[in-house]
Amino acid sequence: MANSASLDQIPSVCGGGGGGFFDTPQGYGLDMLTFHDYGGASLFDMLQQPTPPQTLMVKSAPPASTMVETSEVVNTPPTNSSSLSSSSNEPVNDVDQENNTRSDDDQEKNANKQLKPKKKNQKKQKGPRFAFMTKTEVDHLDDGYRWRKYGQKAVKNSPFPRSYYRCTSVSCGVKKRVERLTEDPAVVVTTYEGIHIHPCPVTPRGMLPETATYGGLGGGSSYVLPPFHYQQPLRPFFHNQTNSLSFNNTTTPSSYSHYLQERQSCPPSMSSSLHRDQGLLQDMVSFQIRKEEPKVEPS
DNA sequence: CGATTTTGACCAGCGC
DNA sequence: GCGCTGGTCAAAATCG
Repeated sequence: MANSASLDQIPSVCGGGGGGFFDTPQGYGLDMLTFHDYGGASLFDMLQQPTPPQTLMVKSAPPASTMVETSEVVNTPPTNSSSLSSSSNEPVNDVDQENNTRSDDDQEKNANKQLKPKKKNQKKQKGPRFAFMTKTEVDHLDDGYRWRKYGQKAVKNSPFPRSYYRCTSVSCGVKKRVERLTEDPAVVVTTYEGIHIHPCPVTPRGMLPETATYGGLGGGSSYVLPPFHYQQPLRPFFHNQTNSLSFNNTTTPSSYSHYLQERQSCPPSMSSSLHRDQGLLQDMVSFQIRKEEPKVEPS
């Protein structure tokens, strides 16, 4: 964890983030990606900041392979419940499936240690993915959970390696990937995959239990901070490539609308960060410009 | 000494 | 079928 950012290590506040639906730079099919200027707030803070009501979207065509993976995940009809205890909740099922495959795999490993058995269906059972783009010097952002790095891989067309982390909590199969943009090394893309099924062990603000109410940015009202907002199941959301930037409310996933509604009911102190988010559209545009660039040349 | 990171190897999926 | 690539494993190294 030598390269992890805690709140205290972050320079002064200079912005929040914008919300939108994207594919990640490498083109994973994502449920949602938001961009944040990691100027002063911890990732923990950013997770609480309201996303602008106007959903900023960059239309693009994700690669087929990742589209398939994500589609398989989200094809499960989203339920109206965001409860983690719901047996019909797709993310929970997904986590359970992953855990089951993991236990089975562990047994196999004990039996044939030399064969290094792999999870055959693993790629088809990924949880909802949720990515943050953050401008930060550090690679591994402190989000309140404890992560264990289990791999690092050089990715094609990028000079920066991609790091793989797994939640250290037993039975929690949440993973995250961290990589830097080739075009803007200051931008780190953190992709979360799966749902935490346990309370947040710590918060950057100082060991608050995750279920406790948490004073927002203004310190006024408080509200319960969910482990991650992406606990709300997100519907698939794909577009043809038009290289255009557009506002679109009509195609906002219903669950995401609900998410926005909840956000809009945040205390007034949150409104300021909402404006801050909108003020960061320039950053979003730069990302869009990047998306307009022709897809990476074959190497 | 336990937890975490590093890193090379292995495996699966996909395109050609 | 083969090669490329992404994702994961696991032993060794490192850290606190």
